[in-house]
Amino acid sequence: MSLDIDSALQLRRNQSLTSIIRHELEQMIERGELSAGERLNENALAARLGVSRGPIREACRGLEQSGLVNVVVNRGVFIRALDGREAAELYEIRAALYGLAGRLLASIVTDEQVAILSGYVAEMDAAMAAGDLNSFYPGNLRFHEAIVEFGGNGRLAAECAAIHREMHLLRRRTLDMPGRMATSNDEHRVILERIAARDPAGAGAALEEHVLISRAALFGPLGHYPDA
Amino acid sequence: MSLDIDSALQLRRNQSLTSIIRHELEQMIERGELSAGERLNENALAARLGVSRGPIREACRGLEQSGLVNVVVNRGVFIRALDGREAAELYEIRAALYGLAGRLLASIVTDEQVAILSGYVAEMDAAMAAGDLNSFYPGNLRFHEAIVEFGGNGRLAAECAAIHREMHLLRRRTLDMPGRMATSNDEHRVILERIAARDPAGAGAALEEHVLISRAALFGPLGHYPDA
DNA sequence: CTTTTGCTGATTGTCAACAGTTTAAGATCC
DNA sequence: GGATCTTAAACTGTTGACAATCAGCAAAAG
Repeated sequence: MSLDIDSALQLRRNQSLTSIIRHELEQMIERGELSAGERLNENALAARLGVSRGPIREACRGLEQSGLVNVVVNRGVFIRALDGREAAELYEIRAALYGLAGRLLASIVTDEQVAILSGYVAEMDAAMAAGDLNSFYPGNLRFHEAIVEFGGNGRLAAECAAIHREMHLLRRRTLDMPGRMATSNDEHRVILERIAARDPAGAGAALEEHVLISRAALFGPLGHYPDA
Repeated sequence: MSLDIDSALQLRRNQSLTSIIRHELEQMIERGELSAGERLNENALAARLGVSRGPIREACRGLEQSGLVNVVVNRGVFIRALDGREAAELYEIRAALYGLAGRLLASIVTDEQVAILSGYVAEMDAAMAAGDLNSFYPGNLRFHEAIVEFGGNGRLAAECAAIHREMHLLRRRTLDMPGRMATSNDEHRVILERIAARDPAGAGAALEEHVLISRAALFGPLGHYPDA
């Protein structure tokens, strides 16, 4: 029972109003309740959350630094809008980081971890067979998260998570299009294969390509940037 | 002359006290005036800078998100201390990002850019010949900055700059050891060569290796992490 | 002598109010 | 009718004050 108390205290310890609000805003952005370009009204937010403007402002300065909002002096904070060029740049970086993750993981992966990853792929297969995009997405997410987690570079994992959060700022919300489910999972299978084979270069290349293909799919067959 | 006024207004426009203070603190960390683990006293800082605690706190929340400080509830903000493991992780990420920068640049580099990079290498050669570490360092910095800038991915450049700032949190301050000057510039020459040859894969690999060698040099011949 | 308990000063977390700027509506002029 | 100036409301930037919490020290208990 002391575990509950401990964890509760631990939570209370690291959570000021500022951090709670920042987390809440992050989730609102992730859920799409705050759309790109929208302005945050400090007074309204303060009233709605039952706190004063101080913690709100501090939370916003944190969000600014992590790229989720823009702050314009004397005008307010705006949910950042990712244009095509910025999204393309982000995908490029993401590809490089996933390539690194793949190389790292393939050189230290355990059999248990391979089994877990394999389970995610199976989940996605099932979702695909059922044509259920809503259950495909979380499997996809956990597959990618697990790869960077298992890679052992904690900072890399944090960086990938931050980039993923930032991707939600893209106006075109379909991060993975329905039509790509099948081919995407084929790519997952190749990635898994090469990780299981302890082939760092191969796994890295497969992951890198996987991300770059997503980017191409997002930007359409022509590959040009929208509104850039 | 309107340029002066404009730029002054532009500065005033985008600069609240918060952003000025954040920038000031970043520079203090970079100059080593604030050493790792040290605690920031809000009252003292506010008094010294002639402002109230509000902007100071907002600036610190920004620094927290960019990883330069740790904030502990009810105890204050502490200059973050990078232990060996975290530094190693950061070098790994940095290597991957520079690899990407090299591949990007080699595929789009202009002759003028090659000339500029070549100039930096020459500067470093001169500094090396004079045994002047103090003039080697800025050349080195500009060489690396230029590579990511010329690569055309603005976000990548920002990310590399952020990582570079964060590296200053390492307790062992010699980011590039004197003994490495000669071999380091040899590596620079190889990098430049491959960029000039429009060889993306080669340039990327050379840059990646360059960073990983720096990491190895920092951690000593044994390659183990200090205090990790 | 060691440990615990209860203060005291200092410091952080939060709030409410004031000052300056922006925005937008209304009035005025062409 | 449309454009421009005026003015007031709304909002952000900043400040100072108050409440809550923490570190350190002294006194008391074992």
